[in-house]
Amino acid sequence: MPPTIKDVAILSGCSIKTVSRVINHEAHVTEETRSRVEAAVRATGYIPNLAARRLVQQKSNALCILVYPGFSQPASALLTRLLDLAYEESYDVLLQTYYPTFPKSRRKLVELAAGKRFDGFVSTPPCEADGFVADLLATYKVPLVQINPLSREGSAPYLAGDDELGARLAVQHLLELGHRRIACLRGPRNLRSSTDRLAGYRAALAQAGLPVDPGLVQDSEFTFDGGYTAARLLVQLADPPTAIYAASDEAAHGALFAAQELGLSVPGQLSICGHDDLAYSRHIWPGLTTIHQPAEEILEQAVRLLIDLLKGVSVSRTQVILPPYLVMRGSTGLCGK
Amino acid sequence: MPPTIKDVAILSGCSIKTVSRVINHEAHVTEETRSRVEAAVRATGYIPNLAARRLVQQKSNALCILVYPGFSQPASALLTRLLDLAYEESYDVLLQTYYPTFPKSRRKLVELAAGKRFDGFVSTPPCEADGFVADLLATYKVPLVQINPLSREGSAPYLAGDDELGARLAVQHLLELGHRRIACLRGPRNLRSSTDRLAGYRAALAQAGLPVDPGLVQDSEFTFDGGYTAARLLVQLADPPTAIYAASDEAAHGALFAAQELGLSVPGQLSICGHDDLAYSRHIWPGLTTIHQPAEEILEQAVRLLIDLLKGVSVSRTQVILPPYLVMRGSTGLCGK
DNA sequence: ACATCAAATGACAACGTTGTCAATTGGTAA
DNA sequence: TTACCAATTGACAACGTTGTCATTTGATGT
Repeated sequence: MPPTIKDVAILSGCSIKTVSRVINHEAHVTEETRSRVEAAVRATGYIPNLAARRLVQQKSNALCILVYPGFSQPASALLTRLLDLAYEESYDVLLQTYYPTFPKSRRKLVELAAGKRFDGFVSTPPCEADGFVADLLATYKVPLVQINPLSREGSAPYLAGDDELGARLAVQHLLELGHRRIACLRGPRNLRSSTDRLAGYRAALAQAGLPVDPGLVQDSEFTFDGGYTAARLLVQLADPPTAIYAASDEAAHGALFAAQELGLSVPGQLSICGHDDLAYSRHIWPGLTTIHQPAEEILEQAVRLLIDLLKGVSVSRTQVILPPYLVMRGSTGLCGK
Repeated sequence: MPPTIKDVAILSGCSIKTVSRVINHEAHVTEETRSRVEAAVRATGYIPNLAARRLVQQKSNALCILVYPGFSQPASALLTRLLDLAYEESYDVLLQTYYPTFPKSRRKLVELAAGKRFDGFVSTPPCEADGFVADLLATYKVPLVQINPLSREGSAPYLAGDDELGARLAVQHLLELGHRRIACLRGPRNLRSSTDRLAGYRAALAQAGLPVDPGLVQDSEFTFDGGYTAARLLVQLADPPTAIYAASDEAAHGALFAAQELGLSVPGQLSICGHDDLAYSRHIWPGLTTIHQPAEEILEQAVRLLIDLLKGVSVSRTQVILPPYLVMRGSTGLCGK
């Protein structure tokens, strides 16, 4: 049996309440008592029981992160950073899968919330906090910070990248290299980031006085296979594009694979620019030119914001949009034609 | 205030103990009482408080996963699967960073164990359960299942891939393609999987009656940069290898990048074979021939094993080694010379 | 009608902590 | 010396649940 606060109290010759005060660094304890208790804590090897503490305090010192079945590799890489931040602030991290259409999954989430199992909540893409989750958190008064939320309506705190600006930077880069026929691999129509990026593509062309050729805008998923399929269609057009802006790095990788498979030299015959700057985009050949989303910074600020909210610190801004920037690598070059 | 078991008891007109029995599906409750209680549960929207339950039961229904600072992208991809499995069995997953040399980090772990915050433990690479952790878990009688542990001594349960066999398959494949000068990018010397893979490389050569040229065995980390640097050295030798077996996919990616940067055609002038079969190894061009480690199967069996141990189910085998297999893609081909 | 027994139910303690508030202590000012 | 006050300390309840054990209930056998 592990030692309890009572054992420490007996050994140090004072009440359990005094021991509690020492442990929690409260005031009103003489230096002499404090050191006696601390000695007893060391002697017994006492560690507070978190379940008991949680029961009486009605909070858990844990953050919950929603994870969808389609939890992507890029998103999971962010976890490391998030864990470190939570660790620094002494919060635990509870990872929870969520299947929106599955009653058992919803019930589980309700159980966790009702059981005060976490006291802060982060949703990361593609793990959107839907209406059900938002309501649940509101009911139990659990603060929520969203990362790249689908909707920016309302006053819910969020952090996001500037998708429209990022796309504009990408297309401007291609324009500066002399490209005029620039295709776009757009993402799913129901994603906000996807439509914003498409808007940026259009804005950059408009700014350069170029029309948008609908035949050069291809629907595709934010996946390798989506980019692969769409790129094969594009390069086999009668008047193919000389450059492709893919609205996600994963799709860009697919496009790059397709081009190489067909024997097209990149960037000699076709330039490809992505968006996201995944960790391994610099590892493929030729290195992928892309738009760096400040993912780590977003995440860091998100966790800090959440913790401030939990601590009741007043925060000036709860809705933050961070700027992306262009990373030039080998996959884009001067227009050959 | 959320409803408690007491509210349900009052509404249903019976004692809290009877409500408890209904909730936990215990025997000794008449059908009539049961349905009356269930109605009251629905009416109040009652959800058991997990902290209270945990306090009295002295267990948490959570699994803890150790995460090192160097938590790699490949490892994090496994999390999805692990979460799903835990979810199916109604276990929570607690992610915990661990900095072995950092006293605060150790203390935190002790706190979690002492606070009964988890009742099962999984270590995944590169998150080795070191002596400190193993002792801690033994003290608190928390079952531990290791994945690809550094040491296979003792009776601690583990699941692992057969590294030596995998490396042999890779090198045999290269031999069959006619290669005779086959280099090896070995991994860190302190990793078991690394030395096992080197042994497999040697065994395959020996079996073919070929000597091991020490100049062709390069030290490198299990990283992109490690593979990149080592490969550049190898191809600039007076008598360069015609094929490279990299003991990790990440290193293989680095080697592939180096080759393409130097204008060597792969597999025309140089064949490259990796080991691990990371998710994106099929996304780089040309697709990376590699050894598939049955990572998902290992993880699945590991979690099942742990849950069986927790439930007290008797398990036949607690130390399992699963076989890898070769995946042929575009990065290996017939020897040109 | 009575004794016996199993099933159903409930009263109460326990889990380990913190919050509330009263009691004690020691020192200072009148 | 006395009164007062602040600092220190501790007794006890509370958090919401489950385990233990005694009690009640109802049926069965004599």
